[in-house]
Amino acid sequence: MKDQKISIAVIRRLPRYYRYLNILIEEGTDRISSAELSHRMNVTASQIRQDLNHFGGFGQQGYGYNVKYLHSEIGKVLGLDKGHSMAIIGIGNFGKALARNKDFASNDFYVKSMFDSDPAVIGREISGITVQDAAHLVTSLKEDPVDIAVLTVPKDVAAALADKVIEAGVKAIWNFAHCELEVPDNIVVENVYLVDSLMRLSYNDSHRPHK
Amino acid sequence: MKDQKISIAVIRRLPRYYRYLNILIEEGTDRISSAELSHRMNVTASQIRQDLNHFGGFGQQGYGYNVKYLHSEIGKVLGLDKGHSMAIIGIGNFGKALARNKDFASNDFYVKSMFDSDPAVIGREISGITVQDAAHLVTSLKEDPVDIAVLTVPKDVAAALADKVIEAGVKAIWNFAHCELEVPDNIVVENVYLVDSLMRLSYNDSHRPHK
DNA sequence: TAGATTGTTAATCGATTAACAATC
DNA sequence: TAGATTGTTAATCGATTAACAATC
Repeated sequence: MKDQKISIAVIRRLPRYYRYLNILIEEGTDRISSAELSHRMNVTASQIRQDLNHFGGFGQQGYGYNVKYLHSEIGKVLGLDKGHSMAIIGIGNFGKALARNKDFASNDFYVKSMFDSDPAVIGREISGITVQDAAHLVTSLKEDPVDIAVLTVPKDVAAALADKVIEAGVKAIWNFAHCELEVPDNIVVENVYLVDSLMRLSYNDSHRPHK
Repeated sequence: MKDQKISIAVIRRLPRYYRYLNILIEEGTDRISSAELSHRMNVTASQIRQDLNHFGGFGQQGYGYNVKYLHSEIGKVLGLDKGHSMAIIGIGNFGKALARNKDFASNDFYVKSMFDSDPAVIGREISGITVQDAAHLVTSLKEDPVDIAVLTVPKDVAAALADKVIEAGVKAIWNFAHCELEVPDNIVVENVYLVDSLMRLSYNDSHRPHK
């Protein structure tokens, strides 16, 4: 696929549009103007039209946007029109929670395999999937590849495991370890830094108005 | 506390500075210049100096920054110099994972109470804390207040529970439900939308260079 | 003191908003 | 057709970067 140069700010807003359009579908709304949507989402109508036009003219003058069509088009832009298989690396509290989560499946992200290095965990079955020995990570992922590796491991082993999944051919990493991974150009990483999130909450809490 | 008008972009970068300074402390580095740090963090030295000067002159001309001092000052800015008590609302997979997580405690965020509405869960003990009946949420939190309410509940009940914790006097909400909460001006909310994160990963994966 | 590096002002760049012509 | 609303260009605003005087 081509056209890079779309700013990160635009991309960050896409899932939010997608979410609001989903709500509109559930409400049974067929069409919406950028003005109405902007009112609902608390952004400017200009921003909505600018954002959407990075990806194509999804609206119609005098009419607005067809909700279902726009939802589906944004879904395609986000790559949600095809399923994504995931391997969870590290079956601790978070790994388990992600494995059991139902929200991801509804967007066609499904867990295909799970790995851990703890003998007490290897062989256990979670959500119908048997946890494999992380020692066989590379060979196993080469045999049975996944789209996404989910790293839910302590930060001191995250870099080494990232290298291994890349060796096995994984191109996308969802990193929950509290460290930054160095990866080749053609590998994408999305970090979930919960501690950072908590710190922002702490900041906003201590700088809350009239405190 | 005063001085608002500090941009959200700056605040988002603070935890990252904090993290890097922590690494430098572990490495035993005493001082660092904005140029060195910028090189390490892959940002401009200008940005670092601008960001830090929003909060005070933490450096010294000709010398740079004292790593420990800067770390501690950013900690204060983030409000990490005081402990934060948390109540976890919703003891599902995620609630449990957060309750058992050790990373938060190391930054002085500790779980004080837990609530659920499922009779099978109420009364159970997790990490030494007994899960209380969510029916008593408001009275219990009024008696034994917390700084932060962690919402790990399905999205259809999140809004109602947010109202309840606000009624009980909670001022800060860490929201894991996949919906946007409407709260009064003086309440702060930090959202963790894992599905959005996964969608960004999906976007970047499908628009990966030379795919 | 001379050298280094900050704090801060000025210049640039990019993102957001406003305006309006195109068009359904 | 007339009215509405988009797609898109132009104007504004804010954030990032560069430059440099202040100073340790």
